[in-house]
Amino acid sequence: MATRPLKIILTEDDDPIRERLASIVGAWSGAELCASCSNLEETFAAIENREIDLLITDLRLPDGSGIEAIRALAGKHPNAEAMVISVLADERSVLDAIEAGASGYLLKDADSIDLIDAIKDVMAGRSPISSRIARVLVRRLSDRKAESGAEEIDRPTLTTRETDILWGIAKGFTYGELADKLAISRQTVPVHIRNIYRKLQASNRSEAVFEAARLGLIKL
Amino acid sequence: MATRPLKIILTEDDDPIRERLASIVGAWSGAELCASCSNLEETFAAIENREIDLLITDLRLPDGSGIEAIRALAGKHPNAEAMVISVLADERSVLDAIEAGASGYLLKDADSIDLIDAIKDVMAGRSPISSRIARVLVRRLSDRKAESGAEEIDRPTLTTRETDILWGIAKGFTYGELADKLAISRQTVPVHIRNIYRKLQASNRSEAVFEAARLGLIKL
DNA sequence: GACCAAATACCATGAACATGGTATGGGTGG
DNA sequence: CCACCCATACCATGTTCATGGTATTTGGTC
Repeated sequence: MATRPLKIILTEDDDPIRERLASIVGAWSGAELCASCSNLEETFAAIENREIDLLITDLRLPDGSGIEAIRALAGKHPNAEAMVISVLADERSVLDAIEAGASGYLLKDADSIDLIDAIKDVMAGRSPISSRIARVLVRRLSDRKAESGAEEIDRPTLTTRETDILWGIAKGFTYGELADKLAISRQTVPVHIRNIYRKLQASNRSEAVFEAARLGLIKL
Repeated sequence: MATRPLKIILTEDDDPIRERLASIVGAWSGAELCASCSNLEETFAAIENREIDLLITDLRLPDGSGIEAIRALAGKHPNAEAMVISVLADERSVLDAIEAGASGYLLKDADSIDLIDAIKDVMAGRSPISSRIARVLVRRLSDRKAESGAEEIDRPTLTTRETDILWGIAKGFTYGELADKLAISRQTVPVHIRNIYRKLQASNRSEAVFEAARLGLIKL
């Protein structure tokens, strides 16, 4: 990291704030401010033209969202990092920014942002995130787990043979083909299938496949 | 929050560290240190007996994981908060802690943890999280989005009638039942089914259901 | 602990019967 | 032209019933 200055793009539509951030970055010897943009258009141009290590961007811009800038950056410079500095703290903005590829997210109201520390963090593979923003991520992840854990469906247990057969009928094999593949008699196949029906409370092949898919017994 | 002191449980097996943290909390007028525990057993007892606002816990304890303490807290005091202070930064530990209900997660190696700030943060509904830990959450969320957005499959178009029929065979209806439900002739049903087979490149009911489920044409 | 019988679960088979799949026709309306 | 509808008929396939073999587990006795 200390080998060469970090090439940084800064995007922020509010002039005083942008100049303040720019002066902080400019005063640091570890960084080189490639572009200081006040809207999306300038940012796109900066992304197209230069080698970039880091994009620091606001979200609400006069001609669109900073998230689009992050997406453009990810497309053009996959190894570059992106960090958001915004007043927005709603779930939609935060999650969309993360999805687009942002690794850091600082709230503007944070008292005296330590920008250089944040830049060092994000370039070292960490994620500087304001505690209010982090709560959005935490809630999202704990909710996810909660809901996926809430589906307490007691799925019936199928024997290995039954699983083989089930996979076969999902693939559309006939009794004969199935018997061939499993090296058993053509007459044995239906017996397993019958047991499958009982366990899945189905009464024919298609219903069994449907239930199996619903219960996650076969991978689609 | 300023009305009454926060009732806090502190769990940390390393004596010097625990005493240092305890002294920090003790020196703050806004908190009351209800219990200072060095293992899981003591923590469980403290959770059972008292009113609690916040649990601050290490993860690696001599008799188990602090995550179990968090789960116990969530069961007994649903409105209480939990915060982790640990050296562990692996994905498993972090996500399990979040899932269990932790709202904050500080790395022990953080230079001079500002514990009081972190406590204020977590009790104000924010999530104080070290940047290295935050990266785990960010990666998790962006990966999720990436994989769910990657499914770009061009699924065939079914007519309304065909969709009806498809749903019917997934439910295991026979030709006759299907004809009855849709008020059409029993002989017409196979025609639609045949068209479905063509579009889905299937050759029988079960394979059609399987393909339809895989393509997301029927909701499980 | 060693032994054996009963119970259980899984796998297998053949024959009789019901259903599904396919190939023919053709007809209506947008 | 396409989506939808109806009809007849043949044959392959799926479904059910009745039955037996094998391995593992259970529980009791010596």
